[in-house]
Amino acid sequence: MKQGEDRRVTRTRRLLRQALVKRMREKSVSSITVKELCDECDINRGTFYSHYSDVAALLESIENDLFAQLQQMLAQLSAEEMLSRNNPSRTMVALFEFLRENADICAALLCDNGDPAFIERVRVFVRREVLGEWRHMFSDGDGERQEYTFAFLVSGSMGMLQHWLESGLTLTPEQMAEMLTEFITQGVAVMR
Amino acid sequence: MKQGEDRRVTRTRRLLRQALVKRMREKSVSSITVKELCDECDINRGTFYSHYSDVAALLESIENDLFAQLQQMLAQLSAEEMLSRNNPSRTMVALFEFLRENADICAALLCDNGDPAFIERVRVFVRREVLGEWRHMFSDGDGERQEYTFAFLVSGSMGMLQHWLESGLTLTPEQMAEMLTEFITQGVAVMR
DNA sequence: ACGGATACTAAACTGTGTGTTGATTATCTC
DNA sequence: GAGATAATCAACACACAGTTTAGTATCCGT
Repeated sequence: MKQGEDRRVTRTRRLLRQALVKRMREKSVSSITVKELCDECDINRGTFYSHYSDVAALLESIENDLFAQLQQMLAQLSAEEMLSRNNPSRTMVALFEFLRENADICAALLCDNGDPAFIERVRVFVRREVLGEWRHMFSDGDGERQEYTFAFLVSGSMGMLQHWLESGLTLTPEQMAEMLTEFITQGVAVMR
Repeated sequence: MKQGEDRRVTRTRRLLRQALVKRMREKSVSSITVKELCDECDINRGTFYSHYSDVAALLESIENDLFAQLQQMLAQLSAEEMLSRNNPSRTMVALFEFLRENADICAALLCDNGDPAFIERVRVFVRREVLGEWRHMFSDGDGERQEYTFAFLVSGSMGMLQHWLESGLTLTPEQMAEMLTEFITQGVAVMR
C-alpha cells in the first residue's frame, strides 16, 4: 500500500536534492533560492512547495536521511560488536567508510559553506559516539578542563575529517581511523 | 583634514556594525537583510547604501578592522619578543587577551552561525602564527600525515577558542594559553 | 490497457526586500 | 554664520517568495 512511492515523487525529490547538494559546493545554504533550484532541474516552483516548505526543509530532509542511515548502520554494527569485543575501533572505521560512501553529500554539508546546524549535529554525535569510547581513558581533572579537552578533540576530529573530504579521500578509512585514534589517545606531537 | 571623520558618518557606521553583530548572534549572516539592520537603528536604507554595497561588505569592514588591530598588536609584540626570547607563549597569551577584549564581535563571528569565510581566515592565521611556533617540534613524518596533524591541531584550537567565548570567558588568557600549549605539545590524553 | 487517482505545469497575484535616484532637510566643519 | 556634506524621504523598477487556479501528464492497480 504505502511501500512503493510514486515514481514522480521520487524523481522530483531526487532532482531537488541533487540540485541543492550541487549548489552548496559553491555558495552558502541560506543564499540559495527556491527559484534557482527549480530552474536547475526544470521543476515548477509550485511543485517544490508541495514537497518542502522552503530550502531549509529540503536540506533537513537530506540530513535526516543521512543520519537515519548512519544510525541503522551503527545499530547493526554494535550488535555484532557485542559478540566479538576484540576490535574497539571497528566503529570508527565503519564511520569513515560511511563518510566515504556518502562523500558528495557529506562534503557539501561539512565544507566551508556547509550547514552550521548539521556540523553542530555531527559534533554532538562525534562527542557521544566516538569520544564516549575513550572517556574512561581520560584523567578526570576538574570538570571545566575536561570540557576544553573535549572541545579540542571534537573539533580536531572534525578538522581531520573535513581535510579528508576536501583532499579527495586519498587515505583509506582504516588509515584515517588509525591516525585519529592515535591522535586522541597519544596526542599528536612527537618531539624531535 | 582627513583625520577627523564626520561625526555623522562615524555614528552611522557604528550603529550599523552594532546592529549586525547583534543579529549575528541569532541568525546566519546571509539571511540578515539590509532593511532589518536599518530598522533596528533607525537609519534610512539609502544611507546604508551610501556606506556599504551590501551586508557582506559591512561584515567585511568589521573583519578587516579586527584583523588590522590584531596585526598591529602582533607586530608590536614581535618587536619586543625579538629582544627577550625567554617566553615563547607570550604571543599566544596576547592573542587570547585580544579575543577577550573583542569578545562580543569575535563571539558573533566565530559562533555557530558566524561567518565561515572569517573562520577560515582565522584558521589560516592560527596555522601560520600559532603552529608556526611549534613547527620545529613536530616529527616530520610524511607530508600528508603532517597535513592531518595540522588540520587536527588548528581545528582543535579553534574549538577550544569557541568554547571559551561561548562559556563566558571564565578562564584567564594565561590559563587558556597554558592549556592550549600543553594540548599541542604534549597531547590531551592522560591514561589512568 | 483502461480509468481513476495523483503529481506536475503554467500562469496569475500579493507581498517583501533590493538597489537606485532626486529633491529636501539636518548637521558638521571651518 | 556660511558653505559643504551627510542623512532623510518618497518613489521607482525589479526579483524572489509563497499561494492559488485550472488544465495536463503520468502513474498504479485490476
